[in-house]
Order: sequence, then structure tokens, then C-alpha cells
Amino acid sequence: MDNYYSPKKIEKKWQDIWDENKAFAADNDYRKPKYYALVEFPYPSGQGLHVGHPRPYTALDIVARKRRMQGYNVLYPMGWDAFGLPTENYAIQNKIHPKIVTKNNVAHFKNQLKSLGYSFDWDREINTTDPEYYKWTQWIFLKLFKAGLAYKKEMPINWCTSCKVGLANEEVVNGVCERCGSPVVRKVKSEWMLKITEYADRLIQDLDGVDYIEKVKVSQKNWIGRSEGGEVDFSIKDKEDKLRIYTTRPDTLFGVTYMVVSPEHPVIDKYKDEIKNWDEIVAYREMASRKSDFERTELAKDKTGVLLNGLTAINPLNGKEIPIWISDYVLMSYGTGAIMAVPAHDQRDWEFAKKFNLPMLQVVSGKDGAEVDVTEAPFTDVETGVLINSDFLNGLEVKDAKVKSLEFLEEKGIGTKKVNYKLRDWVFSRQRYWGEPIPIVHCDKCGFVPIDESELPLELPEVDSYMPTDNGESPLAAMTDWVNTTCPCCGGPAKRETDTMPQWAGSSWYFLRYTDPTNKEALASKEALNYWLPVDWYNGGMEHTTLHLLYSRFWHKFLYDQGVVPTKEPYQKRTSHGMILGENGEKMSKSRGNVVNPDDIVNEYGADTLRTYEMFIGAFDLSASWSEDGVKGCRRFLDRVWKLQDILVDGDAYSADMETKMHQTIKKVSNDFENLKFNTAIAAMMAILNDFYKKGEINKAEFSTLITLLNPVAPHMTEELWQNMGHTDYLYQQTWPVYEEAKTVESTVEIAVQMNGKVKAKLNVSLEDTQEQVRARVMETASVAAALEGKNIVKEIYVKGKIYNIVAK
RNA sequence: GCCGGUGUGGCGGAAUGGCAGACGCGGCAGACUCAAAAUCUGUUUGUGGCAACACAGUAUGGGUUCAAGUCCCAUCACCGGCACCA
Repeated sequence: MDNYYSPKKIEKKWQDIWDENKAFAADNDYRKPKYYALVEFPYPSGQGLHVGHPRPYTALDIVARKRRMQGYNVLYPMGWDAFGLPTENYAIQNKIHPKIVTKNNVAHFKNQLKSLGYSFDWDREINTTDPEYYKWTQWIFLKLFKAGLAYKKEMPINWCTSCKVGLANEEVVNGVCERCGSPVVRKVKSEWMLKITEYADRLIQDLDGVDYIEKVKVSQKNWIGRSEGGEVDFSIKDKEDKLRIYTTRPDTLFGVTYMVVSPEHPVIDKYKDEIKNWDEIVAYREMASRKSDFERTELAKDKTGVLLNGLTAINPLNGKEIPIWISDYVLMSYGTGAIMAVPAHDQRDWEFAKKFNLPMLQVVSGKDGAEVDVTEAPFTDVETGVLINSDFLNGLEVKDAKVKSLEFLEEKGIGTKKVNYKLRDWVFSRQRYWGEPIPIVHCDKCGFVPIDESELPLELPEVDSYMPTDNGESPLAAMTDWVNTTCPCCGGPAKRETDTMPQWAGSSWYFLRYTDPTNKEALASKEALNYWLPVDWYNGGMEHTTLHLLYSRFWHKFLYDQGVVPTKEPYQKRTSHGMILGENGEKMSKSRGNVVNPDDIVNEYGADTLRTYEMFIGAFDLSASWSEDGVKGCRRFLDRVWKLQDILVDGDAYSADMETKMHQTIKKVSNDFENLKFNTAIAAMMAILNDFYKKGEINKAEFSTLITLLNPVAPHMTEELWQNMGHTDYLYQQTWPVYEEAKTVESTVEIAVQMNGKVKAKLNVSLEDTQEQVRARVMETASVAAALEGKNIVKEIYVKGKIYNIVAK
């Protein structure tokens, strides 16, 4: 008898059968109800799969498999986000073409994913480095360019000293490169930019219409950083020019005691000749420019600055003359690069004023005239404040004063309402080889000219060296044959753009390509897009909330405006999984020596065990520590499911004593799978399994239902069990079990009888029983009678089927 | 500093305001075995008690309620994100 559970024997077998049958291919029959489940496609790194990968993949695999059994036409695809620095670096070190490195890594990843039995539609596999794919990435870029949303600009960028590449703001974390951790410095370069800021408002507003977990919405909003306020012009004494500032507190205009401009502000150079302390100014600017962004923000909480001696500003509301300072706490890149300082009501202004002994003028008092000492700390509360010392604003609450002040300014023509964002335009150039070439040509006569769409894809040329260069040029720049071309516009000599696109480009639209992955005429057909969009459920890591998610929503909205896609938003629902940590509770890493390789787990316990464990490990959205003992427990569970075969008896209906429990379990598992509560779904199956063992038998109807419920989690084993039952068809073709609500409720239930909140007895009652009937039974219970001895009943509460509580004194 | 999240047995973690600790791990005891592993059975919040049972108990302090892990107020700790954004 060799009928024992052996994953090694059965898992490969079923994977091959699914492949041969194309069991999980999405159907192109657009009349069926569809379901598009999406997980973030991986970067195929040389290290191979990490145990963190299977967590989200298994979760949505469960949803996809269940939905298929419920009759949906499910699209659950997988692909490769294969451009990127690690591949390029590996290629450089080992002198292998990045194309080859990518091919090998993809093959390895694919093998690993296949060994886990995912129901991906492998016919729709995509790869961002495939010219047939990046043709359309380039096509989208051309559309952006033609719409005026892509532009080239000389600007200080974040330059990673180690990767030798410019980074987007989003890629700089705590002043260092997100990827390699090296310091990031400012470097002025001419870079391609995308106007994501033009979509800032829509990127916030449209969050209302989608079902994202709250923290994702919040971080997107924080990142975009919308603020409402006004721009106000301050005159400069005896000059034509005005100094324009941005403020969110126009109500505090009467409290302005000085102004501050950023060291890079143009007004400084313009009035160079009139500034008496020019040497001091120059020295300060030099010092400020040498600081990295990191130093300007993280380290330099201590305010620095220099008085702009020779220029004086005038408060437009009261005509008061006020000094102008320069300080690097005012950033040229936000607002107008100049501020009005109200030290009594702003933390930073207050610190600056303290340090340089500048006057403070309180213009907001506490609620009901409550005294506030602004020499101790600034009073920044906008909820309770009331205006004082402010002429026509006196007595108003802050929010009303803001409105009135702005109205007044607009009337007088000295200010306007203004909305500002922290979000900056997206730095889109990378000085690297392994990325999509930007399909633009520069001609001295015609400027930047897009290449013709018919020339796409513009393929990456073969180069001798992929090495990044110290001068900040892309390795492509050395390829003069490729660089020198003719202008598509005038036919004269021209040069190709040599920077490539960032990794985020290919991943900003990949979910569109899955709907129609081999289309040669368009990024996908209209029919396919109309049918499949939006993605019904997208799961991915929190680390992609402000990068990938925001970028892809931006591109999608642009494509919507262009009439390419039918929906405003790409993803209807977005969830996020927690990290899998090492056994010691720390992040898995080679240096900590706590890395678990999924291959080892599959080898020793089987893919079904790994899948079950990753789903059982804990709440899906929280991080969880790996535990080898936990893995064993899940294997034990599957062994026990397997051994149910030993107590299997005939029966084509649920047995009477198990019927309620069966319906309850179907309900629990079905709901929990949809709500990311995989751990409790599995717990419910473990619980009913224990019941069957206690009973000593399980009939075929019950067994069939049980293995169907378990199938999405442990697909190989349950298919084998189905076959062992004598079926000639497949379990994945069966329909998902249904429950009847009425049958999930027990007819008799045990209730607790409490006195003053303490349990005194337990009683089996029928749900039909009235309170009077239950009361009679309660009162004749000995323990209750004893407890009531010498007490008066004050109140009685009966919660049907739950509890009977007596309040007695 | 701001925003968000989380605090429950030895551990991972369950609990639409209604019997806290489901399910799993680990431990303990037993069965099987020459023995071990595997498997099976029982037991497992703490304190006291032979026991029935009693008392305490969901980070801390208050509050609402017949009833609070769950709701409200305050505090503490940890995790994540943002951070001189005017």
C-alpha cells in the first residue's frame, strides 16, 4: 500500500496536467462575467524567489481559483519587470549581456513559480525588456510628449554617487539612494520630465471612487501634499518689483514681521548692486548649495540665515516696512521660493526669529480670549484661534479670517487664491543602458523631435560597455553610429536621446498588455480593454504606494484622456500584504543569515504546505515571522486531510449531524477568502477536520465539499484526492460549494446564564423559545437559584441564542 | 513634530458590544515502540484548592453599558510612512 501523501510524486504531475489542458487560460469570450486579479510582477533578480513572493501570489491565486469555480472568466497573469540596475550591474561584473542575464533569471523565476502551482495564465506572460513590449512603452511616451506632458529641463537632480544615475524624488529615502544606500547629491543636468503635477488634483479626487485600503489612500494624499492658500505680492521699497509669496495662513498677514527668500531666489541677483553685505550673501549661498538635500532637511534643524541688507519689503495690508532675510529653510522648489514670516504662529518662523532676535507680533488669540504666550512657543492652532491686532479681521475665527483676507487681497489685486502641491514633476531620464531608449531626436534646427511611430520599437543598440560614466552620460552616448541620425522633421543631421527610461515606465501600464499581450496594432485591442478593465483586485507591497501606484494611475489617466483606455482608474481595489520576517523577527537578509529559500520548503514539505503555511501565518496585511514549526503544523494538517480517505464512507448528502457545520464552514471559508482572512478560513477547515476525526467517519459528499474548499489553497493534493475518489474529470472544473443561510444556524444552541455579568450556568435552548420559556428553564437551574438566594432581581436581559443575564442585588 | 497602524497565554494568532484565548505551534502526561522519530489520545491563561469552585486577567488610568479585548477620553510602548512643503 503506497497510498500515503507524497507531494513530490503528485505536484509535478498536476502542474503538467494543468499546463497541457491550459486549465487556467483566460477566455476571450467577452460575454462571460469577468474577474481580473493582479499581483505585482516581480523583478527577476539573480537571487531567485524569496519566501515573501508567494504570500501575495498565493493569496490572489486562491481568489482566482475560487472565482473560476464560481463561473467567472478569470484573468490572473504574470510577467517580468526586467529592466533595472541589478541586472545591469551583474552584467557589467560578469561581462554577460544584460539580455542573457535577464533570460536566465526569468527562466529560474518561472521554474520556481511553476513549482508552486499558481494558476497563472502563462500564455499571457509579458516581459518589459521585450522590444514588442517596450515598443508600446515608447509609444505612450511619444503620446505624452505630443500632449506637452514630457519636457526636457535643466534642473538640479538627485544624483546617486554610486549608481551614477539620476533619481526621482520618490527614489531618495532619507537623503540616500533607495536602492544602494549611497549618498545622493544635487547635480544640475538636462533631464526629461513628466508633468505628473498636472494630474495632482485628479489623483487625489478619484481616490474617492476606488476601494483601496485606507493607508494606501492616505499615503498617496500625503505624498501629493495638496495645500490651499494664497499668493500675495509684497512691494519692495522704492522698486518696481514685487516679492510674491505663498502662504496657507493669509489670516496672519498683520503678524508678518519679516520675510525670507530662498538662497536661489532670483531677486537676490537682480539687486546685487544694492545689497550692502554681498560678500556675506555669497558665502551663505555657497554654503547652502554645498549641502545635500539630506543636510538641508534632516540634519540642519538649526536655522541659519543672513539679512538681505539693502532691500526692504512693505506689508501690503498695513504698509509696515519689514526686513528681508535669506535662509535655506525656504526652498526654491516649493511655492514661490519666498515666504512671509509670522513667528508668533509658525514653528519655523518662530525658531528663526528666536535665533536672530526678530520681533514677534501676536495676531491670533486662544479661544474666548484665552491668553497665549507666543514668546514660549508659537500658537499654531487653527481650530480654536480668534484674530486680534488685525484691523478688519479682528474677532474672526481663523477659518473665516482666511477667507475674508483672501477676498480682500483679490479685490485689491495684491493676492490670489492658490493651491500648491508637494508633488513634483517626475524625473524620467536615467543615464543607464538597460532601459527603454527614449524615442526622441535632437536637431539643432527643429529642437526635440519625436521619431515616427512607425519606427517603434526603437531598439537598444549593442554596446561594448554598459559601464555608467562619471560625467553623467548614458553608456549609449559613446555609440556615435547610433547617436548620429537624421532629423525626422527637416532631414538634417541630428542626435538621438541617449538617456533611457526609469524602471517605473514599463510597470506603469503592464496590466493593460495582459489583456491582449500579442497585439501588434495597439497596446491592446479596444474590445479587450473594454472587457477586462478595470483590474478588479490588485495586491502589492506598501513600498510601491508612492512610486509605482501613483505613476501607473497617472499614466492610466493620461491614456483615458487620450481615449486609449475606457476607465479613469486602473485598479478598482488595492490591498497590501505584510512582510515575511525571519525566525528572529528581523527582516530576512543574507547578512543576518535568516533567509529561507522557498525551494527548500517545497522540497522538504511540498508546495501545498508552503502555500498553506504562508496563508496561515497570520493576518495578511501585517508582517509575520517565519517559523519552521509552523510549516510542520501545516504539513500535519494536509497529512490529516489525506488520511480522511481511510475513514471515507458512502453518502451523497451531508449527514444530519454535520449538516449545519458543513454549511457554516462553506460560508466562513467563502467569505474569508474574499476578505483576505486566509488564516481563519484555514482554521475553520482544520476545525471541521477535527470534528470528522472525532466522529470517526466522513461521507463522500462531505469529503468532496471539503477538498473543494481546500483546493484553492492546496491545489495539487486536492486534485489527487479527487482523482482517488474515482472521478475522471478534474477538481478545478467543479463548481464552488454553496451554502444555505438557513442551514448555517443550529436549531438548538447553548446559551450562558449570567448573574451580574458572571456565568452561573449553561443551558441548551431552542431558538424558537420565547424569553418566558427560557426564563422558566433558567429559574429552575440549581446554580442560578442558589446564587439568587437572598437577592432581589432588578433586571433581566435575554439576547436570543446568546445570553441570559440577571441583574440582582 | 505630523499622519497611519499595532499592543490579547510560553509563541503565531481568534473573537457582528454578549461565555476571552478559536485554530496552529510549543510544553506536559499517556498509547504504540527494545528505543527514538512519526502517529494517535488527553491536557495546557494565572493564582489558590484533592475537588466542586473562587478570584484575577486582553499595554496603563478613567468613563459609557445589564454586559467592553471591542465604544469614548487620557497616557505609555512598539512598528510603518512623511517631515524646514510656508
